[in-house]
Amino acid sequence: MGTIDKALSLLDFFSESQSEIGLSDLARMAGYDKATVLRLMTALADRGFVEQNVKTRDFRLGPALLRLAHIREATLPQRASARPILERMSQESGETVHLLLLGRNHLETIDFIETSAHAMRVYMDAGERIPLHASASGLACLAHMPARDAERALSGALKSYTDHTITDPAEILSRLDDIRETGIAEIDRGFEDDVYGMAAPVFASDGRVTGAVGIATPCSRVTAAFRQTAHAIIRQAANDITRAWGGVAPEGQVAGTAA
Amino acid sequence: MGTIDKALSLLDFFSESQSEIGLSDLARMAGYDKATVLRLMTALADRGFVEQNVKTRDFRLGPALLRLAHIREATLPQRASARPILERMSQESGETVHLLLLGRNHLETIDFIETSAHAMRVYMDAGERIPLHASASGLACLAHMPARDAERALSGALKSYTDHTITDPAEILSRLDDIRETGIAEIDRGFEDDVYGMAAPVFASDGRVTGAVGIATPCSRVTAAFRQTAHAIIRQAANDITRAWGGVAPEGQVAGTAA
DNA sequence: GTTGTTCGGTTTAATATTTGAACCGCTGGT
DNA sequence: ACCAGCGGTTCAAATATTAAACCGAACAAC
Repeated sequence: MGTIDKALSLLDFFSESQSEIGLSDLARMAGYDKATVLRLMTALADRGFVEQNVKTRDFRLGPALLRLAHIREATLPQRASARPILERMSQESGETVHLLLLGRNHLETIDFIETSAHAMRVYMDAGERIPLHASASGLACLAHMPARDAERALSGALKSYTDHTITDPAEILSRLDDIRETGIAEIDRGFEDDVYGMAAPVFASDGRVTGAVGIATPCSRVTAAFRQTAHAIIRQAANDITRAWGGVAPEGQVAGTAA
Repeated sequence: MGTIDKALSLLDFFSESQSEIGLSDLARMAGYDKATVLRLMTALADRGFVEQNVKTRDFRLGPALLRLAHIREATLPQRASARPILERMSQESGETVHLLLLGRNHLETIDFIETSAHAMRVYMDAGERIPLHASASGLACLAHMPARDAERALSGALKSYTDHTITDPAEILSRLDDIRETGIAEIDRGFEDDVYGMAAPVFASDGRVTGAVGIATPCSRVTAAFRQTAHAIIRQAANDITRAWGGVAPEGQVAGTAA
């Protein structure tokens, strides 16, 4: 594993629930020697990617991330342009909604809105990169990427997050046809217990899948009627976000027409 | 120069005016071999820090930055809590206002508001890290950090950005007493031609300077009356932001009392 | 007050990673 | 048709990184 990969992997340990981490803790979490972690974090700090609390010596994410994220959003306002659509989804569905972008082999949550309609709700912690095989958004992306890319993404050991996570590539691949046809991916407790996920793909201007938008709800609130309503909301949002981003759904695969 | 530093330095070439950069261009800009740059960018892409346009093969900043910036802001909402204060500054001053955080030896712009009162205005491109010696915000920080830290920050060759950039450390250090006394740093064309900058420091909870807030205006609009008005606006804003962030100005150094 | 544990941080011989010149096929401009 | 420059690959040589052992400090338990 390269040095850059090691260093950047350290940033993934930070989350909303764990915003400050000490040297020894981080070394344990990462599985590297303290000396190694200190050198990697010092390099990140020199460039503003992390900063160190002067008093407690704990590390936290740094201001360079704000600056670069600002540049990214200023030049490609995906989050801003999708936000009204997420707000509409949130109001219409009454559940937590989220928007993710597709990375090399994972998804990055770039925005989400927690429902305010229920006290018991699905909370998104953006700290984790989302796996493709264990999330509705991931399956939505797998279903609409070239078959070879999907197979490659499912090679290697797939992590089990709950007792319900499907980790057999053949089983996952067999579900992708149905997802393509309906335009909606659904996962029951694949990534987190008691959470039911539904998502649809968002496409780029060249017709490739670039992300997904979805709804996450406690299993107890999932009824047939709710699923039907949610499908329509998600499809509409996916189409609207694709259009807002200047994207185009690939031919023969317009999300939602099979409904 | 370490590998991590090399890789992260590549991200600094991206700006709002240059959001997509090809491999050869980036290699020239960075002064590294193309093979080196490709390897570094591939490592960054694998972690979502950059992504590569499928068609043009150009690189741009990636979604991981959005995710991590979101975590940072969710756990330490500096940008969000300062935004109303910046909006007030913008309205009261009629000029471009900006907010920066102090890194190891530079400043990161985390928010700014361009004036809408004038067609001819100072535009901030957040792409660059701001030097301490050549900016009003930088001088404001230098003036309020421990003297030893300031001297260390001014060691080494200081870059000249315009014909007016002061690069003699002794001259810069001699101006810091006055800045401490008035609470306001001012620079005339130190970083960019025709731009006059004024700024005041923002403090953290331990009394250390953590950033700065300022106004940037075309030199042609700088009058004695405007400067006086601007000083009051900046002082108020610096105090308000310090308070909003749970900070406290150090004893004997409350920004603005000397006015 | 004493003892033990764990913290952040340093050192450096051993080990691993990175580098970049030369090369390739492709593309666009002339 | 030709040429320049693109993105990308290769691998011997060069450079950087690693982590075990160690340190002083701080805190908790007794």
